[in-house]
Amino acid sequence: MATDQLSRTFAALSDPTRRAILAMLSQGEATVNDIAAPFEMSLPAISKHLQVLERAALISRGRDAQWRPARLNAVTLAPAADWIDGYRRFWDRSFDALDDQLTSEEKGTTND
Amino acid sequence: MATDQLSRTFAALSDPTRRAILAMLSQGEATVNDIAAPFEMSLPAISKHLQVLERAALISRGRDAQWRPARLNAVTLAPAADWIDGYRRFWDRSFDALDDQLTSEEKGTTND
DNA sequence: TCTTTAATTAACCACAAGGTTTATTATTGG
DNA sequence: CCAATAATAAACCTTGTGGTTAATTAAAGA
Repeated sequence: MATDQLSRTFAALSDPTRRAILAMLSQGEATVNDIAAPFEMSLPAISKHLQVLERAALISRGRDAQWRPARLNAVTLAPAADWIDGYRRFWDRSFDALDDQLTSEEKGTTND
Repeated sequence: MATDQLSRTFAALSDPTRRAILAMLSQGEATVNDIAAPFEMSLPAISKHLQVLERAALISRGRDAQWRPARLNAVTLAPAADWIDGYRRFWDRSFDALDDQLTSEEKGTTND
């Protein structure tokens, strides 16, 4: 995998288990056992997914006795959202109004 | 890699070469040689990246004699953008105004 | 038909991803 | 100290990724 932040972010999001974990954490902090409960998967597998998310800075982890609560660090998603938004005009019809407006203005002022 | 569409989309975006290819294609169609030119990478390597992008439905490809022009299929990005937007309130300060407003209304109307 | 150009396929390599089971570490609490 | 709980580490397996070079297919055109 590439080592830049955006690549790590997208790579971390490319697994449905990890996206589900982020969804859980949007409800609040959770321990590894909490997180693992809904999945038909071993605890070490979940632990590895959490490591991927942590290396991507999508979560951070604390320490409370033998528990390592994980919490969402959603700000890491901002650059990914911004990157995709750079392409929004290529698909989102709500940009057509703006495009039409710009086209009309151009026709009116620079019609040569 | 997981086989669902969202996972394929994020996985395809997790490589900087592929993101650069999408950026090129946002300027218009291009052939494999066109696309490969700026990269210090063999033609087969670029061909493989294009295959990943095509399997993810981020590009589509035509045929013009021995050329296979690729073009951007940005609508595939919409579900990825929507997914990330579901987390925007966890980082975007522009949502704070909305949050504050909702909190104030709640205080004013259901203060028990 | 033969050559040239465009692109993919084949075969290979190194390494990372995602999973397993077993073993260890860390910490609490009787 | 010892047992129980929480979590990670180690070792292993299979498959995919990202790259290479060499060979092959596809089409155009002299």
